[in-house]
Amino acid sequence: MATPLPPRRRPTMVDVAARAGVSRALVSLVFRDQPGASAETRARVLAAAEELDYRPDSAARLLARGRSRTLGVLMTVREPFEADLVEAIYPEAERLGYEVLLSARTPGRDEATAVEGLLAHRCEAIVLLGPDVDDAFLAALGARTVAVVVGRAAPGLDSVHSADAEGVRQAVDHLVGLGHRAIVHVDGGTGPNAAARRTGYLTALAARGLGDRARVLPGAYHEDAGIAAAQTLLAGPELPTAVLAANDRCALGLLDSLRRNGIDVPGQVSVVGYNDDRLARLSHVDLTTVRQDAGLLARHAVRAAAARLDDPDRAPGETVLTPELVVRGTTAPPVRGERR
Amino acid sequence: MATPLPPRRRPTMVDVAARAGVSRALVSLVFRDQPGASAETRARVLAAAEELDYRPDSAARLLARGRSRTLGVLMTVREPFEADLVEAIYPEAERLGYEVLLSARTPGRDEATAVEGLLAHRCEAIVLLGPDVDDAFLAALGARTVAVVVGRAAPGLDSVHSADAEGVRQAVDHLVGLGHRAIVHVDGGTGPNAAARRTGYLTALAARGLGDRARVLPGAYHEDAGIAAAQTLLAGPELPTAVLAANDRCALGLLDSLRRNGIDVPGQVSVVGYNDDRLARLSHVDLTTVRQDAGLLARHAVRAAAARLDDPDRAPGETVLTPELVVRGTTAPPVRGERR
DNA sequence: CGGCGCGACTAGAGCGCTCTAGTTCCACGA
DNA sequence: TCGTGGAACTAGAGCGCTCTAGTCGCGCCG
Repeated sequence: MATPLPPRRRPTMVDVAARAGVSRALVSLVFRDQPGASAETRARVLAAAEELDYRPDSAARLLARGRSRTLGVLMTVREPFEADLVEAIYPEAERLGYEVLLSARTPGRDEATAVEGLLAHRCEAIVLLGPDVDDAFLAALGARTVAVVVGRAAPGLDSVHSADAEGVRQAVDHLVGLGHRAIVHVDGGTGPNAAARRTGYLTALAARGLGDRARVLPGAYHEDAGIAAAQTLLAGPELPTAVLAANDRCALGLLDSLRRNGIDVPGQVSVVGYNDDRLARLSHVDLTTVRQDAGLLARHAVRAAAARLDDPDRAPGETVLTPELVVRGTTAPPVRGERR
Repeated sequence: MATPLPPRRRPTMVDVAARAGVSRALVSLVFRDQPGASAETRARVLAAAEELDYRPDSAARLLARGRSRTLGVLMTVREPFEADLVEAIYPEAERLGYEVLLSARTPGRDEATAVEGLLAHRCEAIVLLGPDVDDAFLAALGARTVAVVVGRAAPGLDSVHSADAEGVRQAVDHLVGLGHRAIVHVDGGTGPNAAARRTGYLTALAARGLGDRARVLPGAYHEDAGIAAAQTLLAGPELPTAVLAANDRCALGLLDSLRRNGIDVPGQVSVVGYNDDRLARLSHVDLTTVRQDAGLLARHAVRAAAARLDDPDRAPGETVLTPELVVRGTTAPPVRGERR
């Protein structure tokens, strides 16, 4: 139907070889930066390639060498924290000599489809961002290829995530230190890590002798959950003086909803998020939050994948990074000595 | 160094063929859904493939057939509007029988690098999202491959974008219709389309006899520009009653900054964005904005790429879609008959 | 009963690379 | 004078597919 090849054929190694007056193999050497070509030949080959606007075809290259040296990254397009991760994956992958292929999970395209696409392109390992994938799927994937999960624990696979309970503890300690006693947690519902954060919250409160003041509001990892939680709080008899949200997006919804209803943050209510994504850092948001260092997570993930690829027998490991509270503008001491 | 092949070799067509007791070619037929295999053979092949967990290697496939049927998409990871576009590109590409490869431009990875990656993977066409690419680059790219630009005009290339002047006109008309006279425009600076929107604003005001009331504040396509603009306005002698922001992100910064300073939106100041990205639609933002239909833009872009690929001699075309004002909660009539 | 067309299937030549195993050529030392 | 070793380069066999040009058998027609 259509012309099988574009009018001006893409140049190949043969063309370059012919133009430079050498063999195909030599061109290959030059392009792989291997020893075995004299400086002037090398220059001649490069010049010829330049003139022809030649660039190696990675499909062929991939086919010919055993390894593709390609990492597949499964992501969503909406999550700011994942964007931070992606940005950090590229340089680390490059450093280790890997290419990166991105595949997005969208409402109409599930993780299985996205992963098939990556695997068909011979990705040697898959890095799964954002923990919204189910366990069975992960297990199956892990059996088929090298997979690294970022953002949550994944039994049997390599995973890189941060210590949620510790992060939450820091947040709680910060709030308690400021004088807060009525600290509500809007949780992540059934979302991944939500249980860990919830438990962390309860434990931290108990440790501060505030176990009986614990109050968990059902939530989720997105803005709407924050909004809903704000409605619940506003409808209640008395506002807490501080709220610990499931993540930054949830905190954002909460923040906006509170302010819209005339509540001063942090004057009347302090708000703490979780993740420290780009949005939280924006000057107009200026959210106090628990930082999960995206760069560090990404680097560890890429390294885990590479290490696993170099040594397939390596036992899968869980890397747990310590999160760190970042105090910004949404937390302050409570208004005044609260009643009771 | 490392084992060149993973312990359990990935199965190939030969394995499937052997197991099904047919030739390699027949397996190929079956997997390409071509006629020439009987129903039972087809079933047998599929069963064998299933048992072996075989899946075709797209590198080899790509190499063997002339065309890769792959579309490369150049994106950023941060722009919500681009996320909307990506989500819409997948289904349309699939419908037309194309695979999609994503490549991100990040602070540390310029568009040239991102595009090289895509091209090396034999993408037949590149769809460039977000117009943040320079003209010279586009021209060079257009000469090398099929390229479609989404979001702005690109002389000499296929492009799909919306009529900015028209969108701005609708916004202005809406505001004027509500009774606003003091309408400020925070522009997109030197950003793409900024000039068109600026001119559209001036023209629309003039058409309403408000030419002398025009006021353009220098801005950009991100939140910080909105914040800065808010500061400028707040520092001024009198607030305008309405602000037309360069895009939604800018509007968001503006919105937040105004509200933080105790300004009621839309009570005291109305705010209008541009794009209607996912963020604008969030219930806590509820921004009146000019919708660029991401789905439509994406579909047109993919179709343009496909059409171009089917007929390389097709002249590059500019598709201009009509944007549409979406009235939400950030616009209202001005407080009261303003002075003068 | 020979030929023909057709459905089912196969052989084998690429696609553009990589990589192993050479081959050439040229010092250089004994 | 003849190895000998190393640098520079080449031949050719794949990698896992696709696709063209078959072959084979079978029912059917004249």
